[in-house]
Amino acid sequence: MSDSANYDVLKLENQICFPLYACARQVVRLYTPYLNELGITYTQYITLMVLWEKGDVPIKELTKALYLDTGTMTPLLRKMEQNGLITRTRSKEDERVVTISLTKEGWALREKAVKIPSAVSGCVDLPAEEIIQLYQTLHKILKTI
Amino acid sequence: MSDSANYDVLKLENQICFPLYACARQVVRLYTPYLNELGITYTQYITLMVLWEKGDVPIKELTKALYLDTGTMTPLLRKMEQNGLITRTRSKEDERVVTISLTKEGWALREKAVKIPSAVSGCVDLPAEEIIQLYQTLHKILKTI
DNA sequence: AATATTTATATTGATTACAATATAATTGTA
DNA sequence: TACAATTATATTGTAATCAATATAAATATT
Repeated sequence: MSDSANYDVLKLENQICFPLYACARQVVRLYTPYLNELGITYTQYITLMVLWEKGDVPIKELTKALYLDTGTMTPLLRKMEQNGLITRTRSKEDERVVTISLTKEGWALREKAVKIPSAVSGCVDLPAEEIIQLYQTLHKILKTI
Repeated sequence: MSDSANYDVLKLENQICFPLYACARQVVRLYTPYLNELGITYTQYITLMVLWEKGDVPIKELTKALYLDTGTMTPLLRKMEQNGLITRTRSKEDERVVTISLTKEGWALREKAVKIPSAVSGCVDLPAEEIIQLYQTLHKILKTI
């Protein structure tokens, strides 16, 4: 085996992490113009998704669902509170817990957001089967990590 | 169709962007302990990959290969220069171009880095076929975006 | 009950990320 | 040659990301 062959594992084209990393950023970027219209960021968008679906949610559950750190979550929620999308309520039963709830404005955004998924999916042109396979593989990885 | 059905497209579990986004972050996080030992970050790591493979590379080519903005690249390269991994040389032929080269320390890191891919891939336990399929799908998306 | 451990959230610090804009050099064109 | 358009890099501003640490409440243990 030649010396250069030893280093092939360090070629960008031989990484699986890199296309994952690059692809994720590029796909998130596709959402930006649509999210700008709603005055929200991508991270706020997925946070809203959890809230739209589940209603009042403790911060802990948000961080778990989104795989985010509290160091990311706290300022994000502060911003969303400032923008009138959510409220924070400290739980009576357990004073450590802070529950996030949607305001009227937060709920109202749902009507506009509902058009986004189809608008964006039009930009990624893949056979349905391949999308499903991708979805399943990614979730498998998320489970094992 | 019920009202709630309308909103199913906004469920986190029905997104393809979300597992992509979450998975990318989690996988990058797997590298952190290994990269910490080398005193580099993930973004520095993939930058080094390009340099290890291609030698002297203009900034423009780096941003293209890594899908990164100059606003990300500039401070990243400044940091790597401070840490003695790279040098910047303004091109004589075209004064706009700055070429990045590895220092001895930058080259030396390659010896240690070569162990990382196998160490990390052990953490993601998927059939080779599925990895290949994932790789191909991600690159397809990157091409079309 | 007193103390230790765990849990939920917040804070700090360093880096990453990108849109928008600026600057300077090169190239194209009238 | 002048001037416009393009190109390569840098800067500014805002937000995201996470590790490490802190704080306070709840739970477990002695």
